Amino acid sequence: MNTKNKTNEQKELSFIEKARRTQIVECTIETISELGYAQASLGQIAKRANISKGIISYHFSNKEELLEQVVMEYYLACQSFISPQIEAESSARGKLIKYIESNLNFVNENRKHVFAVIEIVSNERTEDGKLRFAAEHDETIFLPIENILRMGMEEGIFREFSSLSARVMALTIRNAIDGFSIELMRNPQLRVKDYIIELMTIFDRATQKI
Amino acid sequence: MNTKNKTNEQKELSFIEKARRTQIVECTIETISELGYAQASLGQIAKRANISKGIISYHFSNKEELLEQVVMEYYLACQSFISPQIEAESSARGKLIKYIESNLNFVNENRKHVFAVIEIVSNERTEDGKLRFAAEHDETIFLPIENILRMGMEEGIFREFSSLSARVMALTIRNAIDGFSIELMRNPQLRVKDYIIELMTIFDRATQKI
Amino acid sequence: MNTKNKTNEQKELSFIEKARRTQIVECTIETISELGYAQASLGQIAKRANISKGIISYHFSNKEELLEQVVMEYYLACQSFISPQIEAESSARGKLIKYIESNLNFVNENRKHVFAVIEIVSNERTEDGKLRFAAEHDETIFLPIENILRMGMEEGIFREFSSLSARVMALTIRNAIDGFSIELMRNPQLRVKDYIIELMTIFDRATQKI
Amino acid sequence: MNTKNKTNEQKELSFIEKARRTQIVECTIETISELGYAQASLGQIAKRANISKGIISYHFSNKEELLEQVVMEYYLACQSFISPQIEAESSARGKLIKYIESNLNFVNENRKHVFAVIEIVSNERTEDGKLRFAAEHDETIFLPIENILRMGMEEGIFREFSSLSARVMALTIRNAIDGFSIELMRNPQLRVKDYIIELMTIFDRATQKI
DNA sequence: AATGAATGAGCCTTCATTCAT
DNA sequence: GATGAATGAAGGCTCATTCAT
Repeated sequence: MNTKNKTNEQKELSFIEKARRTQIVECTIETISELGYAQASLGQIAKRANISKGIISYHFSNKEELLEQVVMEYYLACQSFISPQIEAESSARGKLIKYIESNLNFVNENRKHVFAVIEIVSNERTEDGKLRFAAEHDETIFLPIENILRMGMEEGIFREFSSLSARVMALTIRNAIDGFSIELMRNPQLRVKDYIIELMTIFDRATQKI
Repeated sequence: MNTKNKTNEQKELSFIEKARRTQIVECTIETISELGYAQASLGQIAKRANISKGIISYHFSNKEELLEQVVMEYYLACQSFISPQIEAESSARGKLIKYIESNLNFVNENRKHVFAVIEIVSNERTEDGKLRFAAEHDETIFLPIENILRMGMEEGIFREFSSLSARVMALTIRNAIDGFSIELMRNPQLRVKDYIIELMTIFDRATQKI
Repeated sequence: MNTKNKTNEQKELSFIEKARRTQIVECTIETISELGYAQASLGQIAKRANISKGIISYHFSNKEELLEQVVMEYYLACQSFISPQIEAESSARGKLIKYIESNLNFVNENRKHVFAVIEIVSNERTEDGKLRFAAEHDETIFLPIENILRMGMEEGIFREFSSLSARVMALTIRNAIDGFSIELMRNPQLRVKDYIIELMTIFDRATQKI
Repeated sequence: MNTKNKTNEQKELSFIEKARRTQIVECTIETISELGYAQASLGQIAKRANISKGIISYHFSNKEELLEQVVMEYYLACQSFISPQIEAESSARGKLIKYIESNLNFVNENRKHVFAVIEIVSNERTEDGKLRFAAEHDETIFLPIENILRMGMEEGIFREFSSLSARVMALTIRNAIDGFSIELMRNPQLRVKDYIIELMTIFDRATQKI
């Protein structure tokens, strides 16, 4: 198949195809979240899906493409979950708190997927040894937070942030969120709600004027 | 050799032995920090050390043991760098700030080693797929921070922390520190000093009463 | 379908069937001549024909059978192109020259097909590793040339040929013709006419008395 | 090992290494000559050598490098066998005859190796689909023959050759030689001596003035 | 008549590990 | 102490073939 030409897929055929791709993507998430990036071979994934190895290659031209799909689906799902909630807030402070809360809620409701994406993003490399997903990360991920910080400064409710300290704050928030995901895998019976409240508190305090 | 039975080794042998192990450990750090956990094969490490692959197996019974050594040396070095600085502080607030500052300074001065340890700790797994170094983490790593928080509460200068929220704070601080290391690898010309000050500020604010 | 039992097929089906087979055979020729024997997978052939892989298996019970078809069609086309021209010549010398000329003209006008056949004949093997088409070669291919040589000897215009030296001459002529095809693929803007004249000259001289 | 730095190999170590490489090269020749290029997988070669597949990769960085070695050794052996014999001849006619004779003798004495090289040269392709060894071929192979033809023209004993007809003659001679190799594989009990004499006769006649 | 989906074997390669020297 | 040689398993991928629809 090698779904390179994704335009104009027929409905019925596309259905089975889509179902398989979905299944494979889900098993990939399952496998990575359970065994980690390094152990998640196509063989392992196929075994978990009860299909032959070859069929994965049939639906995805590459292991690379498969992992990319896992990451992309995460981005889309995450954004469509989070964006409306942030936009619904009018104040910068509200937006920041909501950013943290909605992200953590998303993580909580998509534990395995988020964890798998972290594994992929921090391990998958190009042929020349560089992290494949590192580049896109920076601006896509940090800018939204920095924008909120800037907005809060203009509103006069956040303390002063230089461009560096805004970046540090953005990084620290992201690290807290990703770290939550990792902790959640290690310790699934975590009291999520309280955890979320605590993180909201931390960063609310960290950004307030005086 | 298989350095499991380390008792009663002759002095001379021990010296060469030590030198080799040190060399191998250093090249492992170099390799992992440059290529990442997954690409750091014994072959790559040996090539970097200009030695044969076999010699690594001679000095370390396992790849596992080698990586363990990398992690252990980090813990020892880190603790002996940090502990005195914290103990020199008398107040909880001073200790917390110093904890962050000294950790970040250690990271800055041992970038590759710290990064390699993060790679190892977050990737190395046992045969059954569980993270090998996850277990030790908890008490060794988080307790010191939690102790400082408790102390600050008793002093009446930190806000109230439940045992959960202390753990969340400890986690968030560790995530910030480890995240600093990762950012430092991605972006080596980072303005370290300002970054450190900013992180100190964040967590100082996050812990203050009111 | 499995066109092993070709007897008593309905007319209409046979028509579509024929068209498909022709199309597939042509795309096979195209593919092999462009990518070579080893790279000419059914997938590649199907892609070039804009059909599914399965349909090839539907019309040909085997890849083997498909390649056989390519070879067979070549033999038929070649013979029906060449035979009349040779038979039109009365003298042995005329026949020999015509054999070479008409063969080379056929090659020139059917470059890809001839090249594909050479690729197949020299690569396609049975399970036990023997060249599949080697056997048929001998008598079908060499005999006609040897017959002309014998005729020329009887006429007294060719030099003496033992049965071995007739075979060598036949082989050499075939090698020259097949080599022409290969050269033509490597170097499509070859000055064909002059090349043909030159080869005719070579073998005319090589067979003359004194 | 990956023998990229072939300079300054120690004697003793180099010995085993050399022996293995030689053994592997020989088994490769054996395998290709018996099963053909397409069937000659590393697995087949290893089986024939009674060694593990991995060891071939240990001594050769690539299958590509292994095949290149087979080809290179042929070129060196062939040239050192043939060149002196041709240089020993003073006349162009003598050189041409000797060229053919010595080449055929070399083929006869190195049947499998020569056949394997033909298989490799006509099948091994680069990633972009072009024959890997085609380029070097032309000038390295044809020029020597063309030089002899030119020399014979200047001596006044060969007939006139345009640059095209010289190339055609060179091609035809090479095709005759390579074809001899193929015929020899198909038919090992060929009467070699007579075959050689016959080919010498053919091309002697084909080049003579009138 | 045709298709896409699926399989299973085989391919080249990498790797941790073992071992004789 | 150290090395190069060797193994065997596993990895990602390709392919001819089969089959339900």
